Amino acid sequence: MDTALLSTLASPRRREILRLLWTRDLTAGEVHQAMPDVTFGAVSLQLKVLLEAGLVECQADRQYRVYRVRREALGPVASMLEEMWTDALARLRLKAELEAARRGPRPRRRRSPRSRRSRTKPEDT
Amino acid sequence: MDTALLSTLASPRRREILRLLWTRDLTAGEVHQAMPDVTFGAVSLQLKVLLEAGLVECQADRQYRVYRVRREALGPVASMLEEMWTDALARLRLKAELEAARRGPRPRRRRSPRSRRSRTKPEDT
DNA sequence: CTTGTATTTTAGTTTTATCTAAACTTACGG
DNA sequence: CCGTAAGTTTAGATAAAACTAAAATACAAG
Repeated sequence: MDTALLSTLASPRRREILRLLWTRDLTAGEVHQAMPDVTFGAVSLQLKVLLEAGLVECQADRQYRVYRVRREALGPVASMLEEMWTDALARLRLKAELEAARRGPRPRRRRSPRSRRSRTKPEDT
Repeated sequence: MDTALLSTLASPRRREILRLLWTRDLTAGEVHQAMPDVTFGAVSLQLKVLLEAGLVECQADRQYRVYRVRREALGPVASMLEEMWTDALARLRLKAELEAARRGPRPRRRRSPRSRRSRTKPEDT
């Protein structure tokens, strides 16, 4: 639980990378493909920072390098990040819902009184 | 558990302030007195950042403003900070001990076999 | 050996954070 | 009202971080 942990996690870019690596291991190139707004070089530099902070590890496979999150290095912050991410998702969903409600006020039980619970929305991820 | 939390905690200066406020509430001036290497203005700015991140709160009392840590806003990070601080203290103590041992290799039971435990060091904090 | 793909590294630029000095605000004490 | 003490705010300087473009490295395939 080093003092460098917090400053490493301070960068949104690095958190984005961490989030990408959260569920599956990825090569540097795959990480980059998921963030097209920056250079490959920039991604590589951030991966290096994460590596030096011990938050990820890297294993060479032929010409590729596969990066993996080291959750044990994150300690209590791991669950915090997960919460942050799911909360952000939830907020996005809520916002979209409100938007939709505002655009089209959703015809209320016209047509016919049959079929009560057909109005529940399917959850999108 | 906001997204600004981590970047707010990334600054050593802000962590220093947080540490000062950890055990007792202090006025802005008292915080500043404890860190004479920076301007009062600088301290005030950092207090503002902490305030806006919700990590401290401030209550006006006459011409003073008393700042207080909001631990509940820190979530799991609170204990992490405490660990960081106590660990750092422990490392300091250990280092001082080793230094002392290196400087004076501590005469081994010469003179006379009387009075065994007079060589123990007082712990400094 | 040459070419191509995947990645890192370097040098330089832009962006952001932190700090200082000085101006400003507010409350208290004559 | 004036002076002073506590604090904030602003404008500008300096330092640190992030990014880009280009060069360098590594490895695979022909």
